[in-house]
Amino acid sequence: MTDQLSVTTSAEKVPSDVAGSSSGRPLRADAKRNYERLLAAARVVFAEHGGGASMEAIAKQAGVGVGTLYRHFPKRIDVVEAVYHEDVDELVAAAERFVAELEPWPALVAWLEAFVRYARSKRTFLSELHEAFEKNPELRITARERIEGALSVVFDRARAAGEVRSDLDGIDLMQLLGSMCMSATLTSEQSARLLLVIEDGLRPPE
Amino acid sequence: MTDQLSVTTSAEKVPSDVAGSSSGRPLRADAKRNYERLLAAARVVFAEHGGGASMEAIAKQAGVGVGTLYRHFPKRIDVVEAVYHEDVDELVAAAERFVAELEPWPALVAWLEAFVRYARSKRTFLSELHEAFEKNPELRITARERIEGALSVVFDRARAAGEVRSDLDGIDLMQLLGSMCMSATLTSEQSARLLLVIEDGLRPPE
Amino acid sequence: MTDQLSVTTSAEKVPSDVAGSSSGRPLRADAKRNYERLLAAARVVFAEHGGGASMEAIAKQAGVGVGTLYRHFPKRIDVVEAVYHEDVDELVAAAERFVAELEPWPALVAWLEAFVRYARSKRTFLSELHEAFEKNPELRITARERIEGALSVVFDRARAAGEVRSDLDGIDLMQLLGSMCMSATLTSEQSARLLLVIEDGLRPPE
Amino acid sequence: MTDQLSVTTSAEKVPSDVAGSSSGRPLRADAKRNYERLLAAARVVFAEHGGGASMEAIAKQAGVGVGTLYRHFPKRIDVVEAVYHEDVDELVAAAERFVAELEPWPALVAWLEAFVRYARSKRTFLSELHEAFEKNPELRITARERIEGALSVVFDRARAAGEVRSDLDGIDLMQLLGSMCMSATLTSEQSARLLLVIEDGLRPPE
DNA sequence: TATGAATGAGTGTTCATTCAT
DNA sequence: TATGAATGAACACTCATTCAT
Repeated sequence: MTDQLSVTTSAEKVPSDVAGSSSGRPLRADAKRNYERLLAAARVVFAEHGGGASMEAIAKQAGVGVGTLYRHFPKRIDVVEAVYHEDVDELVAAAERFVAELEPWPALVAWLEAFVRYARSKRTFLSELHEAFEKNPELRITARERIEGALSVVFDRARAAGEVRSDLDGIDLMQLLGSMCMSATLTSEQSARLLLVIEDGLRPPE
Repeated sequence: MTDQLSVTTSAEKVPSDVAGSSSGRPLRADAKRNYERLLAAARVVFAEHGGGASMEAIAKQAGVGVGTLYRHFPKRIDVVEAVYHEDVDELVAAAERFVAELEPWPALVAWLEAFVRYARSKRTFLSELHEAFEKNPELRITARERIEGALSVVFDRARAAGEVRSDLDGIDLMQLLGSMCMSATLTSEQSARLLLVIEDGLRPPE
Repeated sequence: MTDQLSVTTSAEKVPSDVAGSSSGRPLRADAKRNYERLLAAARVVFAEHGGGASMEAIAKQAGVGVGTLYRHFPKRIDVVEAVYHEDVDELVAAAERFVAELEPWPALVAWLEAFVRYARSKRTFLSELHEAFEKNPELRITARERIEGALSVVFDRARAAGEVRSDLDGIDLMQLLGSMCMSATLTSEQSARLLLVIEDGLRPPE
Repeated sequence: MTDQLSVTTSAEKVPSDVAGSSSGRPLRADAKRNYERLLAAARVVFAEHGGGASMEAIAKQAGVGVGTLYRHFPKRIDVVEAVYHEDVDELVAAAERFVAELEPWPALVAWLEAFVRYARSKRTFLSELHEAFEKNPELRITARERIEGALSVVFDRARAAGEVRSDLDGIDLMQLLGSMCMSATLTSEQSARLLLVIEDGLRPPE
């Protein structure tokens, strides 16, 4: 079931040049570093000031000029899209990792926690994401497919191992969790508590 | 059961009878009319252009100058807060109304539908609301209490009448519904369909 | 021939409210003042820094904030268009004035001088005007018609009075003059001198 | 008559043989090729996007990095100046060529056509050229002298051959033509037609 | 030496907020 | 008191120019 994992990490989205070590051009070492630094900065700034944060703020947080930000992300929306894309990547990669390293049930629990983090991050720039989805509807679809793929890996594995009640659909679970996190009134502690409840509810009747 | 309703309508929120010089309150009528017109306009504009809509747009939609808008709402955030407050009012008033006019189960169904409308409206200006909550944490708490109060009226009544399975908590239900509506990917039709499913699920086992 | 003048001054283009003296609203006294001040400022700034001058510079020259500039001219191109429009107005008004006040030949001479001023001003923001023409082709056509109308008034009058050689077309003359002024290498003195030559050439063979 | 040509081609403008270390000039070839490629690119880009085109666009069109562009032209204005200079060169060279290869009248006609091309190109970056003239007034003067030199070669030759009316000054003709092309309202077809008319007008009275 | 990534001042434009009318 | 004109800080985005590689 693990080998079902065809999911890819978005590492390739980064203007690659990954290989270069000794031979030709070490060229874009800093460019790549900046790309990643910018994404991290965007995440920080979005978390702090909401999805409406200014490009200037993101650039400053990354310690670069706006121009650099714009070189990597020609339009504001491209930043949103990239952050979201990376979030999804991380979620997918987490599934791979947990399946490889953990037993079925702990892997599922760990991934659900990762999913809650993802969903809460999404809430931060909900309206911006909305806009991105409108301009690029494929994004929404691809993201959903990838996440559902990741989910099915950890969820089906746990169910096959008899760790999850058999009358439960993974997608429904995710829908529930995801929307739960969207609530504007939900604090971080609350979501942790709710997650525990849900996890309990997943176990098969003894 | 109706008398359990301690909830108040936000009418009092209108800058109340301060000025009234000598006679009755002929000026007051204008002011109140404007206040309501402005809120209605804000609602329309928010729905149309998102929570980031401009004050100018709201004033124009209301058919008044910005100055008038600012007389009633000194800061932009006050508009958001007032719209939200009124949404909550409406939800509370709806509970009163449905309880007075309908049988327990239909009343609950009608109210859940109202709640979905409320939640979907909230999604429109989620980030603005977030800001409002930060500036005025009481708002969040009060709103939650009032809504939970309204819910308990219709929900407990239905449960007492044996129309709802007894192993269900109203708050949980609301949390579920509310967050469901936040989903960035949820269309209006989808939410209607989901609501039907949920309603079915509420019935006590035959 | 004078009564042929159906030409209008663009005064009406200004958000009028001209009449208001005592009765209703003196309201836009300052608004109108600003509109005119802004146009004058734009003319000054364009002359000084070329047609590419910044909106900020224009606003500062007018002694107002950018916002005010944008209230009157929502887009940069609107400034260009308005300046040009006013230039044309002035040219047309000059024709009326000279015909009313001067003898046929002096009127023609005076108008040709005005025309040279107009053409030289046009040179300042040639490419901006190009853009304006592309977005609003009517502008070019209307302007040409109005100018040709003005020309025909002064020119035909002079010709009818026997002050101009009869084998000459007014339009050709204007085309010549106009394009002459476009030359990037033409100084103000040169154009004055050339104008004299041309004026001589206009006289009928003795 | 050809030997009257003291005009020089701007080839010398290329950063001349300074570096040359020991052998011939194999490095030089590259540099010169780049220089010319850049100018050609600038011409293309200016024609396409107007005189305000970006350095980046020019470099890309030339197939080099901006750095290389800046090696040859330290400032943006240097590109404008160089393009203009080369235009003038071409005009001068054309005079030489036509005089060497064609009969007096066809040579004049051919050169006038070249001149119209030159003038129309100039219109593209009029304001940039203005700036260049201000920073380097000599440019304007030199250019005029060189062009007038070229003109006199073809024009005087044609007049001496009795192919052109003797009461006509070459400079005036050029001024007329040149400014004609500046008109913002003049299309390419119009200018071609007008040129034909002018050519007819040049012939001596039969 | 060629490249193109980084820079940051500058541009057009918007909009919450203030204030003269 | 209602109006909407004025304000200016802020924003997204561009581009000439510099500089590390």
